[in-house]
Amino acid sequence: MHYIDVILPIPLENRFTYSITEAESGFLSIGMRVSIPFGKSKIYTGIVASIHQVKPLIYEAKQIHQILDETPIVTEMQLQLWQWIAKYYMCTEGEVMRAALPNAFLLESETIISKNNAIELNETDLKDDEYLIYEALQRQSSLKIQDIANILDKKNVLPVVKRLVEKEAIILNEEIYDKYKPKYVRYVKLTEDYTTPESLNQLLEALSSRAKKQRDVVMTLFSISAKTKKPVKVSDLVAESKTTSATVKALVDKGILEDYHIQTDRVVYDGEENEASKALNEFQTEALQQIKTSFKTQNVVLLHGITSSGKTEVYVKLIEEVIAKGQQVLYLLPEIALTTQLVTRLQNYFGEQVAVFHSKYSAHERVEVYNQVLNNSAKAKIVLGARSSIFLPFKDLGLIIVDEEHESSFKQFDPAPRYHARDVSVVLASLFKAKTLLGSATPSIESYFNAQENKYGLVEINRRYNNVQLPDIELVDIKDKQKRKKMKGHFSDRLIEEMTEAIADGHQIILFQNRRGYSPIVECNTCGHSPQCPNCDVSLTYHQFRKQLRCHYCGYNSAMLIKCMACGTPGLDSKGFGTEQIESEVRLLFPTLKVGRMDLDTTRGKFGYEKIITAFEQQEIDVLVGTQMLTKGLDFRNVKLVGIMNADNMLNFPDFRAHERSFQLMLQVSGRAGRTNKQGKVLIQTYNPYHKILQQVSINDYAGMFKEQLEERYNYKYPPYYRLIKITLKHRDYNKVDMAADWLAKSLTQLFKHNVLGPEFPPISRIRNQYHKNILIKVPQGQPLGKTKEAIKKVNTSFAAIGGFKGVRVIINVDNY
DNA sequence: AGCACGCCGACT
DNA sequence: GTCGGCGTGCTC
Repeated sequence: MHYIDVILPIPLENRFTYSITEAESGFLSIGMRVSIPFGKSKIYTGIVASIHQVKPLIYEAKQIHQILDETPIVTEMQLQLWQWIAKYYMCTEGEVMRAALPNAFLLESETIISKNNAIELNETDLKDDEYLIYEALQRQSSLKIQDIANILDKKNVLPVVKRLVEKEAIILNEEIYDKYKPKYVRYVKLTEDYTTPESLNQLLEALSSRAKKQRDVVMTLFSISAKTKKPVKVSDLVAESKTTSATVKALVDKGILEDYHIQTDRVVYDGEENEASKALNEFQTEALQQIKTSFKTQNVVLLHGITSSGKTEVYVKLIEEVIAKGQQVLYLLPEIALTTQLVTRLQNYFGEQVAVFHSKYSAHERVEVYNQVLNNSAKAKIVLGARSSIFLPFKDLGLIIVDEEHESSFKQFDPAPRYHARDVSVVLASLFKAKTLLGSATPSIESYFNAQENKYGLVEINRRYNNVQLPDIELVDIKDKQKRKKMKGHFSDRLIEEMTEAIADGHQIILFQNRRGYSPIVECNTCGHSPQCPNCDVSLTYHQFRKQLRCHYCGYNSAMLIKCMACGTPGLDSKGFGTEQIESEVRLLFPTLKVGRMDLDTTRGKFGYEKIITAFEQQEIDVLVGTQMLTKGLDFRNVKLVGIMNADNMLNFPDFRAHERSFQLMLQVSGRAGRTNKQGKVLIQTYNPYHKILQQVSINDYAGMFKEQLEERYNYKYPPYYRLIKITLKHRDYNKVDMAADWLAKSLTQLFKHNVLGPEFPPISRIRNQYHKNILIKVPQGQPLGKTKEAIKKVNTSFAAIGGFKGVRVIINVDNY
């Protein structure tokens, strides 16, 4: 007997064993998809992880349902990576599988209900709701569960369906359908009969007397195929000959033309021929040389190049060398940076060898890129993608570039696997014996530390491209300005002066405020009451644009209040400010300027970012107000001034990384100023200009920041000296989470002593009606990570067995960067 | 995660 | 008295 172990896309620890026939065992190989029955009625897609002949001892293995692939769609390398991720990030292989495969690969069954024609049924035996369904089936051949729910207008319809099955009125089928449908394009050609010149002449003559239009179409078909020497698309033919598809159809019906379909890719690059990559300047050349030298002894190199130093050109040279060897390159970027200029830039160099992969792509588009990578196709030699592209089925990977390496968005937070794409990249590259290049203007403390410790190579570029000067950064003390009445709204006199000057010179301005909406708190003037979210433990943010109060955690919203809910007095005040308020203040201060806003609210929709970015590039917008979105890899030529409206709220954020993050954020935004010839200007408004981070930002002192932060990390036992594992417990019932967390923390403390912090309610203890409580485990350098995780798992298992804590969700987040 | 089986309140 | 709520336990 033959068996296979499959991985299923569900959060269960085990692989599942199914039996297969002799014939199937000859056909199947590791990495293929199979559909398998699971539980009483479900059919799932599983990945074959091993094939063997070991009969399971304690249960009877079920037969598989179907083989879904002819060749593996998952490589053995991927399976290894999945296993590593599951182990390292403490989740199941199934969860990794779910994240790794395009959704269209994961077929699930759907119950299809149809009438049982074999049985003559007495309709009076049926109850009202049963009859409704039975009657609907007289008219329609089949129904889905959802349809039935609609007919009966209730959500739990399974009992009714069950009764009907018992009465043999209906039959159930599990239907699986392929979600991926290849896209076909229709082409036409002349039929065989008219391939000789004589027959063709006869045809044209015949047509010119009776059907002029059709003759034109045939003539056009000639001219197009003569010009392009390629198959002719129906759509092109119709457009070119200025007819309708009806004329073409008539010709097809007559047997003169023949149509056929060719499968095409949805994602096509239709740009110009490749342009040669730019020559590097001396600093870039030097850096490139150093990287190559470093790669001889190191697998990972950190490229620390200040903003606008031209890191991309260096990457391009490296990529050229790797693809010349026929190998694949993975270029990772934060999601937002992907929607913009960089993609175009790389496509200009590498043309259709570049494939892009990110979450805004449709399921179909993702399958196509996945398959191209799997086939090591020439169309996907370079994959430009967001964090999830580490899951693509690379065949021969030569290099991974992680650009903007410090970005926290490389860490996935919510569904498991909670992986960090940068760290997984290093593992992925090592599986291929490939190299990893991390790039950033403001490297993360971890990576820079690794470079200092000689775990990574380190290469630095300290000059901006074309020798443009770094922007001049000025700190503005708004406490002092307020005292002297030099503030207009949230604008200091200095900021207004600089804005006036920049505009006078025809330059553009970016204003940065790390908070969206109009104001984060609304407060009653009389009683001090402020409206709270009913589902979360936060104040509602006022959004002026929609005249709404909104919760940024659960999406709850209500109309803006006219009077206080508690005391009924009109007159509500707002505290704090967000991008909307800045936008409207700019309008008041500079009525002639065109103001744009870029935050989550204005960039919804597929082309949200592009619209705003293009408008700003085309200089249709003078002042762009935005949140951190502005920092990611945007390159605006004409920006002279950047204003950071308030540096304090990010500095005071309760997180050990707040200072590092603020430094990175401010330097990145500053980098948007003066990217060509003229020196840019950055104004940072703060209540505390003597804050050391602000001082370091103002003189671009990365080394100083690094040294100081590292010391703090050492003193307070944080990464890179200690590893962190954060455990979050969630439940609707406050007391239940409280007790559960206490129990878990106590058990963990027995193992890890003082390295367990908490349990502690986070600053926002309730989100979407779920109470949260956190436990933080610090793992010192000498302590083996694998053992630690095993111990945590064990504790977690005993925890799950306690009846009183049923329903409490435990979320484990490894390397909570 | 689903989904079935099983035990207690609001309706015919 | 049933219908249907969701609390527990299993899935090769």
